[in-house]
Amino acid sequence: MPELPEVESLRRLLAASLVGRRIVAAQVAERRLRRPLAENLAHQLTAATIQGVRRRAKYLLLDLSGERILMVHLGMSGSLTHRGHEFDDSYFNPAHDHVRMKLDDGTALVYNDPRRFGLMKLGRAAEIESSTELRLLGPEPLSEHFHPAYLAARARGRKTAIKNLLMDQRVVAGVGNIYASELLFLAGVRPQRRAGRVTRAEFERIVAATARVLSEAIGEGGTTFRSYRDSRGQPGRFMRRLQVYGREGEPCYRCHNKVVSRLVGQRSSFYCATCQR
DNA sequence: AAACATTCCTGCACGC
DNA sequence: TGCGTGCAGGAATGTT
Repeated sequence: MPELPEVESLRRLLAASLVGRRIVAAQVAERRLRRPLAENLAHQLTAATIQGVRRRAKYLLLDLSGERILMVHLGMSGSLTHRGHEFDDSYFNPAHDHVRMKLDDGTALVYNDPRRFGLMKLGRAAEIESSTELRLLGPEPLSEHFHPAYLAARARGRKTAIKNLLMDQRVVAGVGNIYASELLFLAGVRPQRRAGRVTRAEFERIVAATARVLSEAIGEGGTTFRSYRDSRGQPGRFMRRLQVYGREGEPCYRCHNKVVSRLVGQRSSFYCATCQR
């Protein structure tokens, strides 16, 4: 579910509400996530102070006291919620509250993940920073390192579809299925175009469209297509701004022809065959 | 009830 | 042949 804009929106909320808080108790109800949680995770979390909340790609990084980091990935259906007064828990099924951290102000930080495709790992800061999960990631799409010449170089000679390339976290980190469709619509490029055949002018439009879509989505608190909720239990607001994702058969906002849906690399992809070449 | 916002692994094809 | 790389397909799972 969560792509870069959702995780970044979450990061901003959590940074405002968690920094300085101390974890006074932790409980692990279910260890079977994508990989089993460490047996001593609850113990390791207890008494830690949260000193910062950062993001890399779709990973959330909680800086803890003792030069440690709690790395969290939400997979398809995960959420990290800060529950206290004003928290809307109407969406959540407590059966999937896998990790619960009680904080020193009486609130709780809860990891909930129905499908359990997510990841949670605590370690020494240096080890997490150089872990296999983070080490191979490509540049952040909103950084200066993601530019047309870079993308063109990574695409050279590649036969895979441009949409697959953009969703390859080693090429650029944080773009997922929803925003890949959206940015390619803005760039006027069909998702199934072979990456090696995309022109320089198109790479320039793709890079610009990536920054625009992700920035706007962050500004709207991310997209809730199905189940994403932020740390307060609230959905994102970018859904109403989606141009093509989930709009199969509906009119393109630009030319009024029907938006089509095709499988590209096993993932549903939406585009306008008139506006995108 | 088919589809799903993600990642990881396997196996095959290809090229040097 | 042997090895590395690219690519497609599938699996993990619960919900709607």
